[in-house]
Order: sequence, then C-alpha cells, then structure tokens
Amino acid sequence: MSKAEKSSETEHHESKKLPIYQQKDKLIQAVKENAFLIVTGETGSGKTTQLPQYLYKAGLCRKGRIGVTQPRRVAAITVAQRVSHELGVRLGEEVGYQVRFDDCSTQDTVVKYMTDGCMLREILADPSLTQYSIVILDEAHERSLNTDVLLGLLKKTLSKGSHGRKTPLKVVVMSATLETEKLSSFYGHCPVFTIPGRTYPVKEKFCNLIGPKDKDSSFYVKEVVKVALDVHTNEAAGDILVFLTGQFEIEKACDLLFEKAEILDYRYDVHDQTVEGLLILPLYGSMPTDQQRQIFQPAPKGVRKCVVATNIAATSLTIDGIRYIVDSGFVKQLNHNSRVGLDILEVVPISKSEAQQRAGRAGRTSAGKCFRIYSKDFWDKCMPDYTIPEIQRTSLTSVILTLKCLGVHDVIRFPYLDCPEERFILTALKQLYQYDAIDRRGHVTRLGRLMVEFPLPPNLTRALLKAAALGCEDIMLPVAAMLSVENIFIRPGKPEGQKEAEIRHKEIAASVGGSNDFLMLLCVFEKCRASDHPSAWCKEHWIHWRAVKSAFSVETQLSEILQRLKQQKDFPHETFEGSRNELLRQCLCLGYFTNVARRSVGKSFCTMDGHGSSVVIHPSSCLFGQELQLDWIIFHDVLVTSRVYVRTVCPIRYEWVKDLLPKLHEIDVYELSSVAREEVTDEEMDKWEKKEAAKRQAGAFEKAVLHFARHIFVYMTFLFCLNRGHRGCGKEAGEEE
DNA sequence: GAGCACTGC
Repeated sequence: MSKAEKSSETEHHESKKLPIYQQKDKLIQAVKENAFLIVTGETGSGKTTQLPQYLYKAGLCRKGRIGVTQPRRVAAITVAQRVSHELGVRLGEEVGYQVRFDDCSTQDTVVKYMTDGCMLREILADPSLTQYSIVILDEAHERSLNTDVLLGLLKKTLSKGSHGRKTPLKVVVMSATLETEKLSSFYGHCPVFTIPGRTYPVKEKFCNLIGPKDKDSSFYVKEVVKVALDVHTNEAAGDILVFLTGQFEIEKACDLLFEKAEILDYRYDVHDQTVEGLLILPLYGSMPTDQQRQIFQPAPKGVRKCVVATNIAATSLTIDGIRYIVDSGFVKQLNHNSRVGLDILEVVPISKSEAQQRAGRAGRTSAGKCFRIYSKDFWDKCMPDYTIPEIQRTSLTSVILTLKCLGVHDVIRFPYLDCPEERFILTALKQLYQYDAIDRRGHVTRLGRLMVEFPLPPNLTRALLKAAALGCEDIMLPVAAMLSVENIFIRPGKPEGQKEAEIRHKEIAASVGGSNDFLMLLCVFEKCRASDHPSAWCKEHWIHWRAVKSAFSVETQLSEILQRLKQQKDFPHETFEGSRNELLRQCLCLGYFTNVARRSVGKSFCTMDGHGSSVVIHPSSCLFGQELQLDWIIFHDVLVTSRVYVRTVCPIRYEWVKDLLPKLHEIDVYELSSVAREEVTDEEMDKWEKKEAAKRQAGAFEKAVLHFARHIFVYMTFLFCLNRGHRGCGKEAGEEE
C-alpha cells in the first residue's frame, strides 16, 4: 500500500465537508459495477477533485491508471496541484498532469489530469489505452470538440470488447445537470449519479431593453452601460461583471461608463452610501497578462469594481466577489458555413443554458443578482435552449483525419452524441482527398499518416510536409507556428496608437519588400529570434511578444515531430531550385490551393473553389492597395464584416496551382457518400443504396433542375473570373473546365 | 481603408 492510499484515514477536513463525501461508498460501488457511469453535480460539489481520489484509495487503479480530462490547460494543472496536496504526495509522482508543452507525470503516475486534446493524442499512439483502467471525462456539458470525439471513441472502444487489454476500461462522464439523460441513453442507459452543489441563489431579472427585433443590432452596448450604471447607483455594495462580445465593444463600454460614473455625485445619487466610486476594468483574451491580473485585485474600500469582459469570464477566469451580473445576451462565435465554404465569426444570441452559466458567476461566494438587458420575449423567441455543440458548427477536416487514422472508416455513422450534418462530413472528406491525405476509396494514405502527427490544421501540415520534402522546412516551420498562435499584430483601440502601430507594421512589410503576409510573419519570427532583446523589439513594433513566444514553443515542437518523421526511410524527398521567397510560396500553394482567388472586377478577387465568391483584400494585409498589380493570390483566412475580406495573403503564379485546381472540381458528393460508408457490411450498404435511390427518385426532377442551374452558375462564374482582364492565363485555365 | 470570441494538440 502506497503512502497516498494509507492517507485515507487522515482525510482533509475540508474534503469531508464537500457534498460528494456523503455518497463516497455508493460512488465507488457504482464504478466497480458499471462499465459506464454518469456523474452530475453543479460547481462546488467536489466531483473533479474527490472522485479520482476515492477511486484511487479504493484500489481501483492497481491494474492501470486513472485519466481525468479537462477542456482547458489551467484547469488540468490547478486541479492536479490541489489533489496532490490533499493526498500529501509530490506533484508529478502518484498524481500528475499533462498538457501541451508541460508534462508533469511519470510512468508511476496513477491519477493523471490532462487536457482532452492530450488524451486524444494518447489514443492515437495506443488505441486501446492499455495503461488506463478508468477514464473520466470532466466538464462534458461544455461539449468541446475533443471531448465529443472522446465520448464516441470510448463508446466504440468498449463496445468492441476488451481486445488488447487485460481488464475492460471503465468510463465515467462528469457533467453539469443538463443533458444527463441524453448521456445516459448514449451509453446504453447507464446509471446517473447526482451530487448536490454548493452555490448561492442568484435572482434573475429581465430589463426589457432588447426585444426579438433587435437580434441583429449592435446598439446593446448603450443599454448594457445603462443597466450597469443603474446597478451601481441602486444596489448594495458588491462587484459587477458585465458580459459583452469583443475588444472593440468592451473599450467603448468602458469609456461610456467612465464618463457617466465621473459626473455622479456620490452623496446624493448613490443609494448605498458605503459606495463612493467605480473602478472600471476591461477584460479580454488578447490583453496583456499583467493587465489581466489586475482584475483579481480587490477594489479599495468604498470602491465598487466593474469588470467588462468577453466570454472569457464565463468559464476560463473566475473572479471572486462578484455579486451582480449584467448580461448582454450575445456572444461572438465561429461558425463553419459549408454553403459558402467559409468559417464565419459572427455575433449571435447566447443559449438559455449559457445565460444560466453567466448568472451563476454571481453566486459563487454569496447570494447575487443577474440583470439581463433583454426581454422575456427575447429569451423565449431568440435564445436556443442549448448551445450547438462545437462538433456541429466547425470544420471537421482534422477530426475526420484523426478518426480515419484510428481505423474508424464509416465516419458518418460513428457514434456521435450529436451528429454533425452529413455535408459537413463530406466537405471534410473532400478536403482530405484534395490534400492527398485519403485516397478515392477513403483510405488514409502514407501522407495522411504523416499529417495526423502534427498539431496543425491540415492545410498548414500539407505545406509543411511539402517544404520538408524540398528540404526547406526552416522557412515553413516558423510560418506554420506563427499562424497557429493568436494574432501577433497589436491593434490598439485608440486612434493615436492605431496610426503609430500602422507605421511600424508598414516598416516590417517594407523590409521584406511588402510582397507577402506570410513572409512578413517569417520576418517577425526571425527578427525576434535573432534579437538580444526581443520583447523590446516587439514593444517598439507593436507586436504581441507573448504570441511570438508561444510561436517559438510551437516551432520547436513541430520541428521535433518533423525530425522524428524524417527518420522514416520512405519520407518523401524532392528537389527544387529557386529563391527562398519562391520556395515558400510554392510550398504554401500545396496547402492553400483550396483558397485560391483570381482578380476579377477592380480590386476584388474571385475564389476558385467552385463557390465563386467575390472577396477583397483586408486593409491589414501588406498587399492592401497593390491589388491592381496582382493576379492570382492565396489567402489564409476570411473575415466577414462589412465586406468579405481575405487576410494573410500571398501572390502566386498560376502555373503553381494549375495542376492542383482541377482537384477542386473532380470529386462528386455522391461518390464521397459511398466512400464514407465504404467499410459497412454489404447488407447495410444495400439498404442504404435503396434508400438513397428512393430519395433520389422522389426528388429527381427538382434536383435535376437545381443541379443543372447550380452547374451553369458555377461554370459561368468560373469562366467570368478566368477571362476577366486579359491577363493571358484565360485560355490555359479555361481548358480545365 | 477596417476593427478578429474562446479553447486545444
């Protein structure tokens, strides 16, 4: 018996007070008796810290460790710290954690906290998780992409039996009270364990300033400020937390609040005479860390703190002492739109469950109040009950490649807790095929196996592997790293700073000839790496040093993975002569040929992906203003605001993508449908074929008309774009159609 | 001539 197991007699007093303690024995019993178990309980029930300890002390991990997944890094680290402390063991030994760039565990670690992404990586290396006896998926109600994939994988692994394992793996899913019925039935109606929470009541009030008709407007900033000020003047002492959607709004709201709070006469206007001032603090992710830290400082005596935050304050950061919430009812969300083939960042109403989550932030240390600026009508008509899980609204290319590499061939009928739309899956398959990651029959290729090793989106991986084959990875590794961290260019809210930042960024652009945004990223990376005082250089040039630093770590990790893969004897190898700049651009084409556009009318460009969307270059690009000299471009991403903008742009030559472009139009959705279902039994295939045939017949005429119309449209747009402006490529390109 | 939430490998 180890030191920690013995410590069961001397359990922490604090732990015994937790609601979960009452049910300790029943819980252990339930885990022993069931392959699957759902444990539900609100914040403060102690499930995250206590359950793994109970199971450990009960000796349930003598044949394999307990893995506990979290959607966020900080959570994994802090919980592991606390549990190791409670058990009286050193962190990293019996109790440890693993997150990207930080592995604090050993072979002997028996309780291992980790991010869901790390667990997914472990499954890729060892699909039957032979080292584990129990896997606990925590915060399942958040429905993060990785947790959702794990939910399905663990169901599938276990339903296959315990092959490759001595004893069957046990799965415990921990979630807030929502959706437990759904989880239970997903795992064959397994038992649900409910643990009472320990939070304070929060009174909720609708302020009726926003109704269903105001769904699309952005004037709610004014309303939010009004409510926050009402709270400040009428409510007893206690801090305020305001939820808005982004940096711009937050800065505007803070300015307004400051103006209004300044002219308040605290002697007469403020109801609670102990409140003598208002401290206004913005909070959003791209803010410098030391500025973020100020949020946690208690306000001086008599002063009320008012934090104006993005959704970062809903789960990632917990601020003590909040008694009042002002909820705008909106959130900024990245949604994949498969109709136009773009990811779009948009402001949408939050769900009812998210509104409750926000309200709950007021009841952590005492009773609180939540003021919703919208009406009950808005609540009923505009807000969905639950947030659509990430797996149903993001691009699935990476996920599908992972599943394929794990031997899941029928990616359409994989056991998803919530199925993504079929066309999302088909789009992902199409992309993987275009990258040569899967073949026509849906099998993972040699290249696909290499691609899955990298913690990068497939387009960047493809470009990186091309560069590695040509032996010029030293230029693509930094670019890939810089593109996978947060935005590195500082864009200040105040006009004076904006001018200054713009000038500095233009200088960097000029130093690389202003020719391409990817090259500019490479330039910043190399300048910082070569500099003795990189942080000073960044400050001077309005660059986020924090972001560049994380790009350094990413680059190191990518480089290590690449070096390992290059040891394999059949690693692709090609030769090429040309300048560095040219090499970089050609490699990028391999990853971004799905994002090719050709200049059409004036300064606008026409995409070549079959959608024929018209886009313009974003003013933040170093190519902005040089459109008339450009012909063909590739772009990293799209931003839809007042117009459809492409950002991070690179000019290319048509010859570089000429042979790649036909791939975009080559494969048919029906073909992919059958590819996706390829590994199913003949009988099932027959049934499906018949159903599809019936469906096709039923809507045959309508479909034929639509199909025809769409083809004509696409064809004409394509021709239009190709032939516009007499740039000499029209004839060659036209031959492809 | 504009304005990019939050995670994660």
